[in-house]
Amino acid sequence: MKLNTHEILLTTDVALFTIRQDQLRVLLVRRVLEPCKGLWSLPGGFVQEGESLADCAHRELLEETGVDEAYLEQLYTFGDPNRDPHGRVVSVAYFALVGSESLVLEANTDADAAAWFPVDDVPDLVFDHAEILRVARERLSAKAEYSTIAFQFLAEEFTLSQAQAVHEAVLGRALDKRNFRALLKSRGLVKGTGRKFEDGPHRPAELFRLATDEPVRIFK
Amino acid sequence: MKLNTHEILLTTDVALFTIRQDQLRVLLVRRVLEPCKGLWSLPGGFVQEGESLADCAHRELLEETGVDEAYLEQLYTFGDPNRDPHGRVVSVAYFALVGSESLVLEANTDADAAAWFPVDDVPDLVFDHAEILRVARERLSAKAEYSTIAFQFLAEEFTLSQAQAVHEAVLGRALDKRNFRALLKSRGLVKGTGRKFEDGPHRPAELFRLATDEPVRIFK
DNA sequence: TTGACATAGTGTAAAATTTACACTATAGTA
DNA sequence: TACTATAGTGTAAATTTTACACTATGTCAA
Repeated sequence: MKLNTHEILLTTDVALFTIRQDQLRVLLVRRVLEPCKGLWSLPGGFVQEGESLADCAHRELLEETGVDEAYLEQLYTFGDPNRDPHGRVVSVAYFALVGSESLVLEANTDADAAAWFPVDDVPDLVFDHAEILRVARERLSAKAEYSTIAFQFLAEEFTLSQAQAVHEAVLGRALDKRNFRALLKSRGLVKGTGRKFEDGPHRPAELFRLATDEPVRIFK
Repeated sequence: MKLNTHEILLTTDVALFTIRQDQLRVLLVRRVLEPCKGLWSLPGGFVQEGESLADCAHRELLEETGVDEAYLEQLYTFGDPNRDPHGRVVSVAYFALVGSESLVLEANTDADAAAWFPVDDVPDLVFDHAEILRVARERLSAKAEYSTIAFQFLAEEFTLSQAQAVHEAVLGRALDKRNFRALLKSRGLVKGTGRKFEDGPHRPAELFRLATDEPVRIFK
């Protein structure tokens, strides 16, 4: 943990999102390292020798949150000389998306060491992490308008109502059910499996999956 | 110029674009430093202590090409451990846009040290600079579809035909004159000055300018 | 068994946007 | 004054987007 003031240190920080209770949430961790120990921050850490940036982001996610499989995308690099008052640290920020089912989370971490916060109700964050989170939200909701990125929050098979709920949470606005479905159909984004999803005392919904293998498909 | 293999070095590289002869062109420089000396590359160099990333990109542009005022936007950070065979160098890439009038260029640099290449006809580049250039082109033409970014290639006052030519060069396809103008008008992107631009034996064109001060306005 | 409940699933008309397309206007110059 | 070169202008068709409400099908309880 060298903090030699004569070199530039490189970290990755990750805004990991999920949907819980139809809310877009971000995972925050309490810092265990001394600078600002105990404060909430995005998970992240120093890039190692021989490690790619994405590998680093992935590793930090696994180590700090127990999340292994997640959609990961580079966001922006934050390099203001004063962003970290303890030294010159440049952060390559990523954002990541996981479904609400892959939530081992509490297993790999201390009880109080990590938690999902609704993106609109987040505690004070260290350094410029609030800004990183802001940019990440912006990018995520922008991409949800013209790509299949938000389907990363869903399991491989999902109902159209689940898909709509996820998009509403990401976009922060209600969508019209028929228009939403018409768009998926006209763009050929999903295909029905014959199977049904039964939950509760009502008509079961058909299960769908993405029409292609690409994790994120751009349309429009 | 330390190449200590035990630390990660940070550089910025810049894809600087302009329009010349109705072609989108990128500025390349011959490397003067030893790794790959003499090969063509994007202008760039090491981030200094106390220098922000954008400042570094701007400084490198000025030092290596003489270009002072340019629209500058962060593109992506390239950090593959093997991207530079001489050491661990992470590059925060930027792209930049200048108008064809601000071309002091040859003044500040050696004759043969820098040149504008049509983006479709570029020599072999060092490291992953070809990839950086590819991503930069992609981002630029994507943004030209839904923002006023391409107006950065024009002087403060411009004719609508000039604006159209610049967009055609960036997008790589012909545009319809009436539709192009109707769009500018319906979005309220430009406003006419009363002035005329006379060039050659034909009807003079009215000069326009962007309707707002923001360098790049997102619409759609 | 049947009715109440909860969610799934479906179509159409109006409005807005995008596209395709061709002629007149105005300057310089021979 | 007529030829040339570019500037400038409108409309109809096609497409896309939006707004909107009822029927279908399952569970459960009376």
